[in-house]
Amino acid sequence: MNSEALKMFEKANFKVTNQRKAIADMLFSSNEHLSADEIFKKISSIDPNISIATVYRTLLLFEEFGIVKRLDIGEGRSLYEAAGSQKGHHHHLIDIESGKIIEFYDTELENLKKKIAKKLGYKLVDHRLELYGVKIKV
Amino acid sequence: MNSEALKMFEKANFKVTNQRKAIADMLFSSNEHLSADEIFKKISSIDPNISIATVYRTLLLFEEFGIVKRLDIGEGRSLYEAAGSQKGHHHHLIDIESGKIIEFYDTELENLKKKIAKKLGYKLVDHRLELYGVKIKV
DNA sequence: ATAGATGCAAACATTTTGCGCCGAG
DNA sequence: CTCGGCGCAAAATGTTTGCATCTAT
Repeated sequence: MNSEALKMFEKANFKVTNQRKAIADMLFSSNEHLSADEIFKKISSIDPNISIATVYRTLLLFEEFGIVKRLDIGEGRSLYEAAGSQKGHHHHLIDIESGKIIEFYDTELENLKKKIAKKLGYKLVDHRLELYGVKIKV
Repeated sequence: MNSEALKMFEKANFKVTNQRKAIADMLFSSNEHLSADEIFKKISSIDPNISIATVYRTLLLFEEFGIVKRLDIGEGRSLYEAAGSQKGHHHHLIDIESGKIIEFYDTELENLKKKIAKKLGYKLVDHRLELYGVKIKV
């Protein structure tokens, strides 16, 4: 587990178990968005005794802790990514042909969202935006 | 069932069953976003024999047919709304205190989405946007 | 008459939970 | 030593499907 997350953990009196280490390592060393099941399967090949329940419990804990970010991709499925401080707020563009997820951030979009909410009489608390596209042939 | 949808149906050789009429009526007469289960429960009080399977099959059919629009609200849940021709493309702002869903459309946003996709080398095929907010006190 | 639609129950996929055992602190 | 965390299996949730029967056309 990266030292930053480890420090946070210890400070909050969480036990640093091998399972938690493995899950955190997996997320922090990967640039991909992983499903609970993918994480489970990958860790299983190292530690065949890990349970999918532990993966879910840990991901939930990590999410509440702000260590991990959950991306609800619809149809009841979620992907997870490390929410390292180096990586700020962003959105996802999903390549519907390859399934590849491209991250992006757009200031104009951020401002526009707030503006729209305000116009409707609301203060923006959260939001969800995903674009689905096909690569433009060059 | 409203006559427009009925016409489309007949033209495509779909059987206009009582179940389909009931589901279409429910959606076309409601301004709300309904879940499959809500539709099922409401129709059950009139026709206690309807099956949830029929509701799902019909909603899927209606969706493919463009009669109904599915709103994936995350965590594996979906809501449905009539996609009458009078009601164009729009997004949803969800009031996290009351659960109320406010529909909106914003030209600037539509253009911006396309622009972002293009900048990333993609042609926008679909997208999902939801805002979550709290009412501004007046 | 007949293809397509239905109800039922079982299957699904993903996630959550109850419980007794285990191991990090 | 002592809770908190674990694995396991069962449950929960929302949705889909196989199959025998029924019905709109």
